[in-house]
Amino acid sequence: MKSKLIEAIKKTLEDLDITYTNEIEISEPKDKENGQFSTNVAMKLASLLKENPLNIANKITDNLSCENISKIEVKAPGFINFFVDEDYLFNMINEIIKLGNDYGRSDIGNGQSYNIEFVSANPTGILHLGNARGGAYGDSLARILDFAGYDVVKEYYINDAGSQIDNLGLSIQARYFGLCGKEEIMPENGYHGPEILEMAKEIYDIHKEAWLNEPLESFKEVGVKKLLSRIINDLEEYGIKYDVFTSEKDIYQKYSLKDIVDNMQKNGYTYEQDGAIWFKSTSFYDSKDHVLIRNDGNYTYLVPDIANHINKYQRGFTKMIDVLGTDHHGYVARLKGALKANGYDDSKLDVKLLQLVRLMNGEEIVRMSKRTGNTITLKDLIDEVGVNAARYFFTMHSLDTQMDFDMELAKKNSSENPVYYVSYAYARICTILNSQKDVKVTSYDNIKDQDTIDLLSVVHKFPQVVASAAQKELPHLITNYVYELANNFHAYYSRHRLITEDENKTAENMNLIKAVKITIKNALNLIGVEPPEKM
RNA sequence: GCGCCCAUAGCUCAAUUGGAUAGAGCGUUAGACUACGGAUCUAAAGGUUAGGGGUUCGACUCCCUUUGGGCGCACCA
Repeated sequence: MKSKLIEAIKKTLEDLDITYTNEIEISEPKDKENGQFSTNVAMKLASLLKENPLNIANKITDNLSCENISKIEVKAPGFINFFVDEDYLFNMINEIIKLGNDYGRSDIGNGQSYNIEFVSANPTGILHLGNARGGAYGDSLARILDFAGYDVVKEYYINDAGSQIDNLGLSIQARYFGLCGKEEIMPENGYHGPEILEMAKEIYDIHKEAWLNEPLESFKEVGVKKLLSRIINDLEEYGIKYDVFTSEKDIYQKYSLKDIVDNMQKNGYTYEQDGAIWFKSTSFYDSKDHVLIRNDGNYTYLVPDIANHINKYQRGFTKMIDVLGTDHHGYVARLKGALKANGYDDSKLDVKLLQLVRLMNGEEIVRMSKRTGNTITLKDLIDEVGVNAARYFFTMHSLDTQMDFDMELAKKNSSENPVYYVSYAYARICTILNSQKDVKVTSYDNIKDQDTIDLLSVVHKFPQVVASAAQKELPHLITNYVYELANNFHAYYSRHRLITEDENKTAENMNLIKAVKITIKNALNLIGVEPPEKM
């Protein structure tokens, strides 16, 4: 619908000999008084043509025609508003029922491909609330992009090498020594979470004291393997499945990290100082240079991650997204600069920074630290509030709000949580539909009133909402939308009796709410929420 | 000290390449069921968009500045 409008406007502008090179914007007015679609093109043209926007709008409108639009209106200061034809709206009902799970799907992606790397938590602990937020964002975005016709690869980068993993191994080993009655020497930056002790116990149960002389490598291996499988399990329970897992350890084997550093050197972006090789990242966006190869000969985290990203470039994605916590924002300039230094177009990589989640218990701020093991994990969250509420809640807000997650409130499972409001609408529809026979309807003459048109307008804009959520990379637009739809349905329900004496009218109503049901379900699916048929 | 991010109703948040009267929920107040699920609905009150300046047809949105918060500033990842 939207693209047809744009085509029609373009054609009209051509007919009028008006050149307008910018993209024509079609928006959906907040106020239904202003129609279902609107464009500001006349106002944009006003400054170019030095003419009154209202005159331009009128000129365009007089020459504009578009199918399935019943009324085109010009409103001050120069908006052109479009009202969708009623018959078209009612015909949508059958169309939506026919499409079912595919209603809202589009091909605006047009072959473009996305790589989305998200969560990517180190296997040194269990997923926490920040990961829960990043996970909800990344996965929902992937679902939305896929629905909008993009090719999407969901990727997890496993940091299974480096000194943090050494710390992990040492921490488990220390706990194990403790269990054997030996002295327990925790490394300075050791991990103190309960899962570390659990793993040490498992090792002790199997091997007893036989691992006292076991090399550190074995402890590392057990730790990474166990924690990674826990992470993957938790994510699956949370509704997230990855397409690709990339291991840092593998990268060390598969790629020549030396070649990367050499290449950067060749391009003039490195220097040696204090026995280390430095990256001149200040040549790009950074305020400080960074070490690539330490004076002990080991690579820093950055180098294998450059390889990781170069690999993505070579796989040919149109766009790459990394979802990181805001505490890593200092890293962005370094990574982007390094990619540029290797000759890659860093604008293809977009790093989404999510503001950290502040955990509240009522009025009280709960301090968390992975190191001391004082955390609320993703698993805890799922167990307490359920996957639906957790995912809905995180996807409600845009990434750049420093959101509070109030555990006390989340535990309430009350109507204060909007996911119940939406679920209730869905369950209500299911119950009503189950009580009635399935009847095919070809015309909707008995329910053609303004209320129904308003409800249908909301249903009708779903594909537009998906498209705009995809293009803007903003999953919360879907969440806001599904709430609006549920709200419209509840209001409609309270004003209209759906099961009536009149069989035809009842059948029409049933098809109407079936379309609403499909829309709610498809929308919720995009954010990983499965609405219940009964509550 | 330097850098990035944030500040919208009492509270939690929308408003996203600058658009129409800044919107929802919770809370507060007043109402609505002998019928399909009241986990609902209908209203009301609640705002100098942190303060100040600027840019223009138009600013919550962009620029400058002040204040207040968060996070970074490792040869950790």
